[in-house]
Amino acid sequence: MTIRAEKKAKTRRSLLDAALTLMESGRSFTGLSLREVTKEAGVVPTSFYRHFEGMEELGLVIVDELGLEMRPMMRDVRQRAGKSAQAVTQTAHVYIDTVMGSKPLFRFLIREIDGSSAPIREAIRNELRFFGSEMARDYRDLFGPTEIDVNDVNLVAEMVITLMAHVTSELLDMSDKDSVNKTALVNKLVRQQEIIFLGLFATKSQTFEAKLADTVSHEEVDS
Amino acid sequence: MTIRAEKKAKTRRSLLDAALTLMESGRSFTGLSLREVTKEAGVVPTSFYRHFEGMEELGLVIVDELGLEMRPMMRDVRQRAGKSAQAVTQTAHVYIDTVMGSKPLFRFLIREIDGSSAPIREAIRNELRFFGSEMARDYRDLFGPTEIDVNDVNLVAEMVITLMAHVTSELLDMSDKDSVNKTALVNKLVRQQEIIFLGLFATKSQTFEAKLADTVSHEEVDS
DNA sequence: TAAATCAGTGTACGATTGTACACTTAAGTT
DNA sequence: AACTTAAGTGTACAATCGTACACTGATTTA
Repeated sequence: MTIRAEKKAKTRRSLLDAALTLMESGRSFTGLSLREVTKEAGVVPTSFYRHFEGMEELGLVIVDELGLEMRPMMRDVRQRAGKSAQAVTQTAHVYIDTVMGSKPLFRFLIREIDGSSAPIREAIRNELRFFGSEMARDYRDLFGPTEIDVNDVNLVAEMVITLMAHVTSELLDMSDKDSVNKTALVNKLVRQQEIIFLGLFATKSQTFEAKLADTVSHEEVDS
Repeated sequence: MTIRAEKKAKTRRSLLDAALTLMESGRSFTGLSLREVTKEAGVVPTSFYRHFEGMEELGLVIVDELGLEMRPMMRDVRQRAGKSAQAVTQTAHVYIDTVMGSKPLFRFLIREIDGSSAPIREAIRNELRFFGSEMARDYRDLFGPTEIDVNDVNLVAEMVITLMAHVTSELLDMSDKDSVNKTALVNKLVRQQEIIFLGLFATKSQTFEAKLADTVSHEEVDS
C-alpha cells in the first residue's frame, strides 16, 4: 500500500471509531452529526466526504464490520462444542464473550436495529437473518434426521437470536466490573435456551394442546 | 373543567399526537426537534413550555399512555380465555390486536426501548417489567400448584414478552392491508409460545441434559 | 525533475435548532 | 366592571448543522 492510501485508510478508521466512541455515552448513531464525528476523529468537517457519501454510508460500513465480527463467532461455537450435547448451551457463553469483546459494535447493533434509518435497520436484519440461518443449519446437523419439524427448528433459531439481542441490551447497560450480574445474565440465557430446546424435543412426542390440558386439568375443577 | 383548562388540554394532546404522527414516517422520537413538534401541532415553539419541560418529559408522558393501553390488554386476555387451555396462546391474538389498534404507541415502544434517551428507556422497561410480572402471575394461577419452578415461570414470561416485542417490530413495518403476512406473524408467535410452554412443562419430568443426550445420541456415532 | 493527483484545510452560506423575554388577549376572579 | 391570570404569540440571538467552493502541500506519476 502506498503512503497516501495508508494515511487515508487511517483517517477512515478514525471516522468509524469516532462514531462508535460517541455512542458510548448512550447516544444513537442516527443522532450523531457529521461535524461531531469529524471533530472526534480530529479532521475538518469537509474532509469527511473524501471517505463516505454521508453518515448513512458510514453506518452501513459499521454494519458490515459487525457481520465480520459475528462470522468467526459461529465458527467458534462449532469448534468449542462440536456435536456434543453442550453445543446448544455453549452458544450462550461464546456469544456473551463476543459481545463483551466488541462492545461498540454490539452497542451499534442494539441501538440501530429499530433505529430511525431504514437502510441501516434492513442491513442489520440481514446480518441477523444470515446468523439465524447458519444457526438453524448447525441445529439440524446436530440433531440429525429426527421427527422434529424443520419449521420448528427455524423458529427456535429465530427465538434464540431474539433472546440474545435482548440479553445484549441488558449487558451493555451494565458496568464493566459487574461480573455478578453478568454471570446471572449468562445463566438466564442458558436456561432460556434449555427450556426452548426441551420444548422443541417435546413436539416429537406430544402436541401442545394435550400436554397443556394434562397440566391444567386438576385445576379446572376447583375454580 | 373550565374553558381555559379544556383548551389547554386540547393543545397538550395536539403536541403528544404531533410527536407520534411525526414518527409514522420511520423517524425516532429522540430525533424529533421541539420546533417540528410544535409546528405539526399548529402552535408556536415557545408555547411548548406551557405543557412540558422539554421533549424528554413529553416522551415520558407517552410511555405512561402506553402503559394505560397495555393494562386493559391483560384484563382482556383473562376474560377471553379464562382458565382454559387456550389462555396461553390466546395471549398472542389479543396482543397483536392491541398493537394494530394502537400502532403509534407501539411504534414508540419499539423505536425507543433501546433509543438514545436513558430515562425513556428505563420508563419503557419498567412498563414491560410490570407487564411481565402480571403475566407470570396469570401463568401461576393457570397452572396451580405444580412442580414447575417459579423462576422458570418468570423466565418464560420474560421470553414471551421479548418475542412479542420482536414480532411487533416486524408488524409495524408491514403495510396495513397485508393481512396474509399478519396472520403468518400471529401464527409464528403462537407456535413459539407453544414450544416454550412445552419446554416449561418438560422441566417437570426431565432434565435438559438427559433429553438432549437422548436426542443426539444416535448421531454421535457416525461423525 | 516537472506535472498531476488528491487527502485534508479554511472560509462561507443559509437553514434549523433551543430558549429567553416581552407581548397580547381571552378567560377566571373579585 | 375592574383586576388578575396564563395560554399562546412574536421577536431575537447564539449555536450548530450540512455542504459548496477554492485552497494547499505532500505524494504519486510521467
